[in-house]
Amino acid sequence: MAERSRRASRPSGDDRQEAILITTEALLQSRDFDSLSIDELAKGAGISRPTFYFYFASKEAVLLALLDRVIRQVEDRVAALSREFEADPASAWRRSIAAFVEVFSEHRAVATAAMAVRSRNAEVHDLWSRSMLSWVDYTAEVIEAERTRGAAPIGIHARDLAASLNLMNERVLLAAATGEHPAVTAGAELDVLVDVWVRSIYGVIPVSN
Amino acid sequence: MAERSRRASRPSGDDRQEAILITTEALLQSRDFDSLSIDELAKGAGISRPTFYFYFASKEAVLLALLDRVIRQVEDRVAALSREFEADPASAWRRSIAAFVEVFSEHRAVATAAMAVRSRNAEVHDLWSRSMLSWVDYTAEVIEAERTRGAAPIGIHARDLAASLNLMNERVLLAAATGEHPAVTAGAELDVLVDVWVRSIYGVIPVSN
DNA sequence: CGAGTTAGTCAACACGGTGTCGAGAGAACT
DNA sequence: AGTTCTCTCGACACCGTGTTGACTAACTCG
Repeated sequence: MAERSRRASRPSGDDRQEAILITTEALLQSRDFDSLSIDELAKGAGISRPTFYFYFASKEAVLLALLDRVIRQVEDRVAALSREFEADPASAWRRSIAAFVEVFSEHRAVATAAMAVRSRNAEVHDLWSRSMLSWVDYTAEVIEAERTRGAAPIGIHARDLAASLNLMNERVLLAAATGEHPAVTAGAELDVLVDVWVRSIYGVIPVSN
Repeated sequence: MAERSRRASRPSGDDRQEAILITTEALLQSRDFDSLSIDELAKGAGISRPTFYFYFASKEAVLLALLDRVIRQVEDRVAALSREFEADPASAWRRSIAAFVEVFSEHRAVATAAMAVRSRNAEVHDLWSRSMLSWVDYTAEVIEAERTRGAAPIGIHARDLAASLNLMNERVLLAAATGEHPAVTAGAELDVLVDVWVRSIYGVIPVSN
C-alpha cells in the first residue's frame, strides 16, 4: 500500500538483478537451461539484452548466483545435522539423507540445470563440488565415529565409501528429478537410498553354511 | 604395397565418414565436446564444413555414432556374463562390475562426452539409457535369483536396488574419469564399488547388543 | 540551484558458429 | 557421348553472444 510515487520511474538495480534471477528460475521450471537465450532472460526482467550484461556476465553467471543460494541452504543443513547416531542409527541416517533429498527437490530446477551445465562451466562445477564435499566430509566423519564406537564393522576407507554413497544419492535423485530410465520407483527414493547406506555401512556378510 | 594408383583421386565416402569419427574421438581425448566446432571435425577429416553435413547431420550425430559402437560392446559383454553366482558371489559380482568399469575406461573420452551431452540431446540420452537398462535388468535378475536361492536376504524391491547401484557406478566412474572432487581414491574404484554392492545385496544388520 | 558524478540503459556493431542451397566435378553405368 | 549418382564446396542467411559508445535520469556537494 505504501511506497508508491517517490522511487518511481526506474526500478533500482537490485530489483532488476532480482528480476533476472526470478525470471531465470521461473523459465527453468519448464525449460532446458541451454534453450534459454539471454534475450529471453532480459525481456523477462523488463530490460534489453545489453542491459543484462550490466548485471551478469553470462547466463551461467545467473545460474551460479541461483545455485549459490541453494548451496548456502545445503551448508546450513549440514551444520545443523545431529551427530547423535547411537540411539537409532538407521533413523539418524534417514534424517541426514532426507535433508539432501529435500534440498535437491525443493530446488529441482536449479539443481538439474546445474548438473547439466557443470561439465562445461568451471564455476558451477566447483560450487557444486564444494557442496558435495561438505556432505562427504560429514558422512565420512560419522562413519568413522560409528566404527570407533564399534557399531559399524571396519571396512573400506570411510571416505571412499562416503564419496560413493553421496555420488549415488546425487545420481539417483537427478534421475528421479528428470524422469529418466532407469530410475528408482517414484516416491521410493529415500527408502531405497537409506537401505543401501545402512547395509553398506553396518551390514556384514553372514558366513555361508 | 598393393592398391596404389587406381582408386586414387578421391577417398571413398566410407573413408571420409570413418575419418570424421576418428578425428572426433581423437580430439575428444584432450578437448571438451562443446568446444569442438564442426569446422575442426571437417578439417581433421580433410573436408570442408558443408561436406561434413553430407555425412552427419550435426556434431551430436557423430557422438551418437561413436557411442553406438561402445554400446554394442556393452551389450555383448552383458550377454557374455556368467549367471553362475553360487560358488563365489563376491567374485562373480566383481567380474560383472569390472566389465562395466572396463567399458567405461576403455572409452573414457566417448563416455564422458556422452554424459555431458545427454541432458540436451535426446538420442544420446536414449542410447545411454538403453545401455544402462540392460545392466539394470541383468543386475535385478541376479539379485532375485540370489534371493530365491536363499543366498541374499529379502529386502527392498530388487529393481530399485539394481538401479541405484548401477547409477552409483556410473556416477563414481564419471567422477573418476574426469578427476572431480569428491571422487573415490584413484585405482580403488572397483574395490569400493564391489564392497558396496556386496554389502547392500547380501549384508545383514547384526542385532545390536 | 547547477555542475559533476554515478548508475543504469540501449541501438548498433562485430564476430563466430550453424545449417542450407545450388552449381559443378569426377567416377560409373549404358 | 550422354546420363546419372556420389561427392564437394563457395557463398549465403541466420542466430546468439558480447562490446562500444552515446545517452539519460537521479543523487550529491559546494
